[in-house]
Formats: sequence, C-alpha cells, structure tokens
Amino acid sequence: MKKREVHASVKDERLIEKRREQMIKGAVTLFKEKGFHRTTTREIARAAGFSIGTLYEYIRQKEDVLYLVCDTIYDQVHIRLEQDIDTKQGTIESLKLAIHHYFKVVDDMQDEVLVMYQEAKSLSKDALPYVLNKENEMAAMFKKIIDSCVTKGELKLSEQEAELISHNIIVQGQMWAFRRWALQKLYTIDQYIELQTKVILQGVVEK
Amino acid sequence: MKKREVHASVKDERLIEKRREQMIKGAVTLFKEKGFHRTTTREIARAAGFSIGTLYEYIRQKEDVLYLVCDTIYDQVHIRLEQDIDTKQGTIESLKLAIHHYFKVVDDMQDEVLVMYQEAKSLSKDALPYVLNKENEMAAMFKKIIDSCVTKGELKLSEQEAELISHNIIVQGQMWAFRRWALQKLYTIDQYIELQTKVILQGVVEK
Amino acid sequence: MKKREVHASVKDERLIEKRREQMIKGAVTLFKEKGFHRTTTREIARAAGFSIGTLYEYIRQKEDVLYLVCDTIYDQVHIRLEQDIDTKQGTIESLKLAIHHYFKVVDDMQDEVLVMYQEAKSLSKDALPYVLNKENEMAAMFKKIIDSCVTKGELKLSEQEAELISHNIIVQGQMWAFRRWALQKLYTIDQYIELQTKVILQGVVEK
Amino acid sequence: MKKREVHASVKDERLIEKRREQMIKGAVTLFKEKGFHRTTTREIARAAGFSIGTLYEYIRQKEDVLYLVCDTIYDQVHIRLEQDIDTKQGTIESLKLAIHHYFKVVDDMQDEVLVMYQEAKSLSKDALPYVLNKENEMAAMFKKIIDSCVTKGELKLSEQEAELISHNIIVQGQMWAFRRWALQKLYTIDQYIELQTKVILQGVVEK
DNA sequence: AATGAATGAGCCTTCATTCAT
DNA sequence: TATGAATGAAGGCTCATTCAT
Repeated sequence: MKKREVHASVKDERLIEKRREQMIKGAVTLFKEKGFHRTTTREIARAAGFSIGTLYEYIRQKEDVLYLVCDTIYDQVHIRLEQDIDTKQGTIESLKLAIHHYFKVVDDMQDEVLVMYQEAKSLSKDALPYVLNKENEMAAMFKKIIDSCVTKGELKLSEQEAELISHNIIVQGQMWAFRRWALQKLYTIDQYIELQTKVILQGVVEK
Repeated sequence: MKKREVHASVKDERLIEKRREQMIKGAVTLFKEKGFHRTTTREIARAAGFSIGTLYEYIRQKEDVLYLVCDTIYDQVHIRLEQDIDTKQGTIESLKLAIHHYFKVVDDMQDEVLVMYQEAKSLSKDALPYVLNKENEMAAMFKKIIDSCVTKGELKLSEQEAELISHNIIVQGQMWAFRRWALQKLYTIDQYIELQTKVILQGVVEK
Repeated sequence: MKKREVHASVKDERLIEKRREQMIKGAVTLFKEKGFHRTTTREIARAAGFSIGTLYEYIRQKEDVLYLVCDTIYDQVHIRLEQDIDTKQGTIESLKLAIHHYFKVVDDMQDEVLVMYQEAKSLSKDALPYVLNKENEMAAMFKKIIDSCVTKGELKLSEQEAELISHNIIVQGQMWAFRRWALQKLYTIDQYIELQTKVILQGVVEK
Repeated sequence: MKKREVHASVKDERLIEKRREQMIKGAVTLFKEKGFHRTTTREIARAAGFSIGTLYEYIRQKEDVLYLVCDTIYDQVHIRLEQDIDTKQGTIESLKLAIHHYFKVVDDMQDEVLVMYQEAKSLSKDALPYVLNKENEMAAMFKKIIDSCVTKGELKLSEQEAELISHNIIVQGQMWAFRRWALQKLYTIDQYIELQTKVILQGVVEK
C-alpha cells in the first residue's frame, strides 16, 4: 500500500522533515494528555515551537497531524522490530525473542501506542485503511515467524490457529499500554513478557 | 463503587428511565458512526426523538450521555453474564461455557462494545474510574471461575497466571469487536470462540 | 396615570393578590441577589412557593414580575409616607419630619429601593413611563411641602430652586441605598439624616 | 488599586488599543439603547466593525466588554477633571469651578455616565470593587478641594459634613444624566450647575 | 387552578482555516 | 518561509413560554 502524501506548501524536503518531526513530537504529548479532539491546532503549533501559520505550511488539515502521528509511530515500531527480528529462522527461541522485542518496544513507546490506539479511529475514511493495513502487516510479521516454526515442526498449529495467535500477540502487546491501569500494577514488563510468552506457547509447542 | 448520579430536572422516575433509554439508543448509533466528539447534542436529541431542550432536561452536559451509554452497556453485559455463568462450579466445562457466553454477548453487542471501547477515554477524570472499575469487575468474574477450577485441581496455574488469563479473556472478547475488520473476515463467531478457547486452555488443563 | 393591568388567567381576585404577594416577595430577594436578568422565571416560581406553570397563570411575561415589583415598592413607600407626612403645614419642622420619615423608609426598604433603582431600566418602553411617573409623584410631594413653607415665608426659594431641592431630597434618600458601600461605613442612618437635613436646609431657611 | 488586565490573544499592543476603542464605542451605544444583558456579543462585534471571532481575540468574555466600558469612562472623566481642577488652591472659586467642570463633563458624557451607572452592577464580584474604587476616588477629589477650603477658612464644615458634601456633589452630577427625563425638561445644564452650586454652598460659606 | 414536561430560538464561545504582510 | 490577525460556521447550553393533564 502506497504511503499517503500529506501536502506541504513548503518545497524544501529537509525542512519539511524537520518541521514535521517537531510537530509530531509535540502532538503526541498533547494527544496523550487530552486526546486528538480536545487538542487545538494552535496548541500543536505552540508545542512544535512555531506559529499556527507555519503549521499550515506543512499540513492541509488538522487530521493530517493525526495521520502523521499514527504513521510515524508505526514506522518506528516497524523499524525497531525489523532490526531485531528474524522471521525465517523457525525456532521457538526466535519466536520468544520476537515477542520479547515487540513487548519491549510497546513498553518503550507506551504513550505513542496508546495515542495511536485511542485516536486512530478519528482518522477519516480515507486514511484509516492505510493505518489498519499497518496493523495487518505487524500481525503478518508474527504470522511469518509462526509459519516458519510450523514448517520446521517446532509448532503444531493449523493455519487458522496460527493466524489467531498472531493477532493475539499483537493485541497482548498493546494491552500492556491500554490496560496499564490494571496490568502495570500487577506485573513488571519482564514478568508480563515471561507470563504471556508462557501462556501463548504452552500446549502449542511440540515436545 | 457507588453509581454516579446523572442529574435530571424532570422528576418522574419512570419518564427519566424511558427518555434515557431513547437517548442512549440514539447515541450508541451515532457514536458508533461518528464518534462522541463528532456527534452534536442536537443530533443526539433528534435521534432520541425529542428536542434539544428536552435532552437537557435529562442530562447536565453532553458528557453525561457518554457516561450513561458506557454505564448501560456494562450493565447489560453484566446482567447477561450473571444469568448464565456459574463462577463456583469449578469445572473446565463451566469455564468454557463462560467464555462462550461472554464472547456471544460481545458479538451481539458489537456496536456497543466498540463504542465503549473507543469513547470511554473521553470521559472526564471524574467518571473514568467508575467505568474502569466495571472493567475490573468483569475480569474478576473470570478470575473467580478460574480460581474455582484451580481449587478443584482442574487447572494448574499460579495466582499471577490466573490473573493474566482473566484479562486475556476479557480483551480477546473485546478484540472480536475492535478488530472486526480483520477477525470477522477470517472466522465466524463460533469458530473464533472455539479457537480462542482452545488456545486459552491448551496446556493449562490438568490432564 | 392609570395603573397598568397585568393579565392573569385566574379569576379569583383574592387568590391573585395572594399569589402575587408571594411572587413579589421572592422576586425582590432574587433580584437583589442576582439582578433581574440573571434571575430565571423558574427561580421566581420556586421562591414564591409554586410551580412555573402557576407563575404564568398570574403573569403574561417575565417582565410583568419586574413591573409588579417596582409598582409594589412605590406603593409601599407612598403609603408609609402618606400616613406620616403633612404636606400643607408649611413649617420647617414638618419638612424636617418629612425628610426624616422618607429616609427612614428608604433605610427600612433598602433592598427594595436598590432593586427598583437598578432594575427599573429593564422595564419595557411600555411600563417605564408609569414607573417614572411614580418617581415624579414622590418629588412632587416634597415640592408641595416646600411650597407650603415658601408660602408661609419659612423658606426663601425660587420656583426652580424648590423643584431642584425636591429632586435632591429624593435622590439623597435613594443614595443611602445605592451608595451603601460608601455611606453606611461613614454614618448611621440617624447621623446621615441629621447631616443631610442640615446641608439641605442650611442657608435656605429664613432666619 | 492595580488595573485589572483583560486578556487579549493578539499581541500587537497598538492594535489592541485601536480595536478596544472601536469595541467600546460600539458597546456604549448599544448598552445605552438596550442595556448590557439585552445586547449580544454579535451586536457588539458588528457595531465595532469586526467579526465575532475578532471580538474574542480582544476579550475573554462578554463581561470584559462591560468592564472595559466602565473603566474607560472613568478614566476619561478623570483625565478631563485632572486637567482642569486644582485641588489645593482652597478658594470657593476653585470649588465652584470644579463643580462646574465636573457637571459639564457629565453633560458631555451623558450616555457613558448613564451606561456606567445602570450597568456597572452587572460586573462580576471580581471587577465590581475596582469600579467602586474609582467612584470613591472621584468623591475623594472633591473632598480634597473642600478640605483645602476648610483649612484656608473659606468653608466651615466638620469632617463628616465635608465627606457627605463630596458624595452629594458626585451624585448630583450623575443625577443630571440618570434623571434627565425630569431635570433636563426643567433646566439647561448651565442653569442646573448654577442652581446646584448655589444650593450646595449656601450657608456653608464663611461670610 | 395547578403542575411540570416539552419546546426551540437564541446566546456565548471556540477553533480550524485563510491570507495579507 | 514565517507570522498572527481575522473570519464565521458550528457547538454546547439556557430559559421564557406553552399546553396537555
């Protein structure tokens, strides 16, 4: 799926990147605090360190900020996972590692994950599919790892089960952020990872 | 936790109940369609079948509608579960049945669950804890069932694991609603229930 | 000037009088506290001890309440002055006594005077002249007393001066209410009466 | 007493001054015609020559307009008096002149004085003391003049009498505006000044 | 006569967006 | 490129008034 372009009046690509970075950073903080709808464009501009006029040189509408935020967060998660995860190895150990890495990324980017989680639905009918696609890609990544394990005979799972477990892993990661009010009272991130990993793999691992 | 009272100017309790029902029904449809923030109070009134003035005879602020919606949805889920679920039996079968019932309720009330899921965060600092508490209660319900199973020796789980699995069950039910765009293409609700049940219980059941 | 009629749906004249009395009493308190515009009809009804529906059985519009309040206050002041004041005696002593009585009435009815003073301007173009006329009548009363004194040779004043002093007396009475924040810190009502009387009469009294 | 700041979103101080001037001018006309409460913010904006959005760039709430109006009127009266009045000379002539100037200012600014007189009470508990203080300052000005005369032996008055007469002068000036419906039929401003001056000073001037 | 639920015009205020400088 | 003053549509909410019971 092609990246949605967000229109900018300014030509200098370097500048665009820089300004958008400022913008997104400020926006994440604000969205986390008050949500997308309760945040004003002026606040975003101020948090980004420039004027409302300048903000609109780099976006067309307020919603573009939300899109950029969501897009960036996914990209960051993706990048961090791609660096560390080997989808083709096909060992239980590599799956465990992947889960571990993913959960750690969620923990590191809690605010961002939460924002994306809670605000993505405010995206227009136009931008939403693009973001949902990213979600799918992430599940697909775990699906690939699991498939490798199944192929290698390390796991015994039907196609449908494999698919389901991929989604479960993604959601159980996000859970750490969006149910923090309950979970983070009960476990440290490491305990959470250990327990979830155990629960996920118990019974499906070929002895 | 005591129920938060939403102020009404009208005195007739019967009427209040009736009007609020209309209100909530209309609001759920609208919130699902456009979210809480994009829905106007006028739209809520119209959808409920009365004027804006009348709406405000039954609430104090727009947020009250959201609170009533969330509160009602939880109550409905609760009521339906309480009817069908036996928390003290302590058999694997009763746990399976509980999961089955809960997932079915989520399936029946998809729109409501989705709305609550996506909009609850817009509740004020005042009302949010009350709603989160309801979430906790639901997890606690499954925790109780699992504990019964552990006591009876049907399941082999540490305290922490039992807690985690309760949360997983709750979230995996909600997933059916909030990841419908992915899951409902892959499975029917019955398949989903069967697979999740298998995945949840695999390995933890004492043979 | 003929009394403006305020329409009532109810026929029983006794009841009308009783209900309006309740209404006015409540309204004065409220108007004093928050002014006419910030007071709602519901509040007036509640303060009067009946429902909003009943209120509208005895008036046609909110403004009628204000009119009734103003009208009543003037009537009360008038009645109290008429009892005690002799306009034809023509002695300095009787003028002093009249001033004394008037100022005492203002002191007794401070809240009412204040309300009338501050809110009368909110009367419609229709009702205002009627109230202004009452003001004029009060000034005319003092004018008559002063004229008697002039005729008897007790005071030495031109027509224009007599007229002016009448108005001054009226306003200096009202001052006690509407500048209470300053005057009532400086004087007791008796001191105020004594001083104003002295200041008013000094130099105009024929030795 | 420090000047209450009215918040403006616009930064250019010059512009603020200009816009507020427009705003106040329009508001005075409207308030005089229909009172503060019956005037809408849209009307104020239109009368000022800009949009409702712009109006709110220069104030925070409707009440701010009223405050600015009152504040400005007092300032204008003050400025005009300070130019022309000498509080330390201590002659009867200087007192007469001061009265003359003050009454003339009231005559010139009738609409403004009336508005302030009738609407000031609608100010919030927060702003009211500030305005009352201005009233006090004006009375204090006349008090100073009178004290100078007493010191020089031109007037024979007790402290309390001096205080009272100051207040009388202030109110008798305002009377010209708020009892215009009666007084301006009877006298020209010059007659009014002459007569009031005579009445005020008669008997208190040391022969 | 009394009640109070229903109505909707209209108010104050916010805020995304534009555009002249 | 950057700024920020100007705009006005639109939203939340109030409250005088009506009318069926």
